[in-house]
Amino acid sequence: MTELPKTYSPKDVEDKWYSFWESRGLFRATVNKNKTPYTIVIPPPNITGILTMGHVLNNTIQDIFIRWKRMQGYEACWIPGTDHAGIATQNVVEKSLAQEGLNRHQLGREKFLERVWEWKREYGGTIIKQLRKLGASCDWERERFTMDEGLSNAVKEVFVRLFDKGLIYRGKYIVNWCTFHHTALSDDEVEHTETQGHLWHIKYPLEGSKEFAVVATTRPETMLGDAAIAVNPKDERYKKLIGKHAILPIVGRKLPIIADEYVDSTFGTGMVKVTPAHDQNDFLMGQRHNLPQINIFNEDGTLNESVPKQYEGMDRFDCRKQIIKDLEAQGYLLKTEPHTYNVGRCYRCNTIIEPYISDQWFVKMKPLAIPALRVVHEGHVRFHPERWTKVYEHWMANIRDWCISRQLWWGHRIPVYYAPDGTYTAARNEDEARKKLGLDANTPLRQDDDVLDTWFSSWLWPFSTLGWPEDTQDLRYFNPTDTLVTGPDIIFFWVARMVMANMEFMKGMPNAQGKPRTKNEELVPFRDVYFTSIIRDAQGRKMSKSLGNSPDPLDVINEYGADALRFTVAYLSPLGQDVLFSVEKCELGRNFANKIWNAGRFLLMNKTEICGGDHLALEKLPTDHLDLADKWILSRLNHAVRDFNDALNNFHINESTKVLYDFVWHDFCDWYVELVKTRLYGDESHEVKRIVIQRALWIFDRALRMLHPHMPFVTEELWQHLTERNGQSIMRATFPTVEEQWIDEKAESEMAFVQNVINAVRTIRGENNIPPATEIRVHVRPTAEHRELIFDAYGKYLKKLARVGSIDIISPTWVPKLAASAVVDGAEIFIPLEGLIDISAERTRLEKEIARLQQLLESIAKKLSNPQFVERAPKEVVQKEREKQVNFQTSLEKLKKNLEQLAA
RNA sequence: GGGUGCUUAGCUCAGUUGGUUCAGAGCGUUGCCCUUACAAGGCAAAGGUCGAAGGUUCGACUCCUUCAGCACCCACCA
Repeated sequence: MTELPKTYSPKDVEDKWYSFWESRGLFRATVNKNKTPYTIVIPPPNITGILTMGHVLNNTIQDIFIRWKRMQGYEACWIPGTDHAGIATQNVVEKSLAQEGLNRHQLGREKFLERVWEWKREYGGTIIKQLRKLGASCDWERERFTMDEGLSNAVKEVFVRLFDKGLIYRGKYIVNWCTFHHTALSDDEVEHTETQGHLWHIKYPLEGSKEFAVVATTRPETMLGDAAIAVNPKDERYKKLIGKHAILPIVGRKLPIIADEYVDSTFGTGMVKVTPAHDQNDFLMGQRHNLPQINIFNEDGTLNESVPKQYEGMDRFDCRKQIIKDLEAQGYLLKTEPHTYNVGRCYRCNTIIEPYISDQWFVKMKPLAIPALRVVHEGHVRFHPERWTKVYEHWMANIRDWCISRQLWWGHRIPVYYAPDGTYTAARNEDEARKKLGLDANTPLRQDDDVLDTWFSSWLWPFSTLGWPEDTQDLRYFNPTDTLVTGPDIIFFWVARMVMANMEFMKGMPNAQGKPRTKNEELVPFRDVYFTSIIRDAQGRKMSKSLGNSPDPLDVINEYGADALRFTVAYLSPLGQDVLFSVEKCELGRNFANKIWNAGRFLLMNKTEICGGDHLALEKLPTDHLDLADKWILSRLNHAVRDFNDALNNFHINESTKVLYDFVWHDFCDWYVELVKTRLYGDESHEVKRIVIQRALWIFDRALRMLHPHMPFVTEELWQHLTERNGQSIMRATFPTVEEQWIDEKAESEMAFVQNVINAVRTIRGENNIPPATEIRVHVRPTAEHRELIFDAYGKYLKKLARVGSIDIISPTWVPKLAASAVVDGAEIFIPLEGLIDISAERTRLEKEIARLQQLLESIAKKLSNPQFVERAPKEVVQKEREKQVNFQTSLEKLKKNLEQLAA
């Protein structure tokens, strides 16, 4: 075996191991009755997407869970896939068409869709390939696409069932219209941004009077579609006007003055122009009062033929300017004031949304929401952090119908068929449609032109990917899935709807036992939802393409390594907080990977040295010749395993990284390896050395296993080097379990004492600038409790770790002349080195320590002299305070004496 | 208008059931070291009293109230 390089080089190993895992089918998950399933469905990224830092975080966390559970013996199944992303994808392809001087209408629907599929084949897999670079252990054979045949069937099936149940309906409604995409959007797809605009006050002449009605508006161009003026029925000022008419300026149309509770008499003039075709609230008012809906726009936001000629064909915002000019010229504009209001914009293209009346398809949500609300309330689906439960419940309780039709071409075409006479039905195919409509086989049918909202396929993801509506073994075994890892920004779009869909469509499907599902806990799509942090840049801004502040994860992987990136983002991600990320932060992960690497390198070198080419069996812990360091590290290891599992069980990902970091770096590398050296380089027999290195390897092996879910590549590479397992992978090694017999509080406290003594000596050395090359002599006066510990075996630790030449145990009365000193758990340490010690620095140090102890003692005294405390606080707490008091007091006295000695 | 989260060392942030050797980490800073795993390293040091004001409690960074600042979500008044 060749020697490992001094620095870990991720590039040289990552691809090698990924293909090793993949080619050996180690990511595969199959129905296995002997194992408990653990399932995650990936939030399917858009096929247009490339890997972002958000994906990195999200998928790293999923992979951590999957690898951890897999090693724990679960049948861990991670289902990957992509989303067809209607608007986004159509956009991309239309843009590339535009470069050829074409648009989709010139191409026609069929040709255009061919182009999209072509594009998908060529570029659609990018993100999936990139996930491999990250180390994601998805079961790639299960990869799905939301427009796969199977998933398309599921979509149709769901649509038809909901339609037949009366939960899908068609209606002329006012919707959020994107004038760029020429499509309706659901309410959730509209983003509101606060905008500085104006409030224009316009005079509408009253019929048969010299008076005016004054209305205020932020969108004056919509007056062309006004159908009425409304006032509040309780408003005394305007009561007499109700039922009269006003004249719409410029147009000259007669507008009735109506009364409606909706009007807030305290806002503006208390009079509202009513535009039923172009305002959500006016639309509702219009329905209540039977007002005409005057649509003044074309689909692209230009003015249509229903407006006076001079405005026809104008863009809506040009028209606004012109209207204002004209109103002013004709004396109708009373005043203009600045006004801040919220403007809805398309979440894809940022175009200002126009409320617009059109024929759309809707899902009635209330009946679906009720069970979905209950199941979260009952705790069958748990959110982490928990606070999202409230957000979810609020949305569910106030749910509105879902506009599911989109005027696009790319997507699942709505499975509704129209007969020549205009009657229609939803069906899985034309034959079924004809049957349902009672038509003969030759009657031509027309399918609805619109496609479904992208989310209409994603909400089926946890079961459509497993074969639904077929009753498959996969579906029985892997659904309900276990953990969903996603961003809180799509809690409504996706998470909530998946709960509704699973509840509705898995009802009655066979469970793992083959019995029809009825219980809520077997109808949920997943049991836990982990909401990831939102990744921001170092300034706290969202990562975005336009800001150019989003690092390319592949560059980061290239520079720092996938493990470094994974570990860093996991380390930075507390539950429920945003993460400020910058590339340089990956140094943390890179340095840690390198530290692990070098620990392995050290062990490997010594293994070769001591054991030659012998293969070491690492199945069993070698328990011969255990010393304090061994007992201590075994105890620490088992604590670490427990803490790690606790952290992940509670979804505290960052906590789990800290457990790893502390154990590996601070316990194992900083202390254990150094302690082991004292034996490897000491005068132990060869046999003992062999056992010592073997045991160190065994412990390191457990550490690697624990590290593997977070850092799969470096752990695999080292594992293969160190343990010579031909063809096996650490991926499928057993995850360490807590072995209570190794938890050893005594060893931990003894080791803590040794560490404290060493630290005390090191501090003195540091403070007095004693060069490392200078060996020093140390006198120790231990307490009875630690006498043996110091005297017996552990002098060797001090010698090596604090660079001590010799250690003398001194009698209770002996006082060194000129010495630095410290007190550790009552034990006194003296370093008598005339000429080496800076006396005034040493005095300062002692005085500081004395002051610290005095402060502690003061607060303890205050407590203990408080009768309330002594009476009411638990006995153990009081007892602990008393013990501390004694300890601090004796330490204090010793230090004082030493200080005096130094002064003399 | 309703809601949520945040405010802890120079910077970025941890701190899960209230008990001062738990006020921590990483980075940065300072000093000494290329000590035969690691300078992407080792050893040590300096820096915070935990946004403000009250309250509960024997005791609060940790619970409650109010306030201030920051961020976000939902609804939306023309």
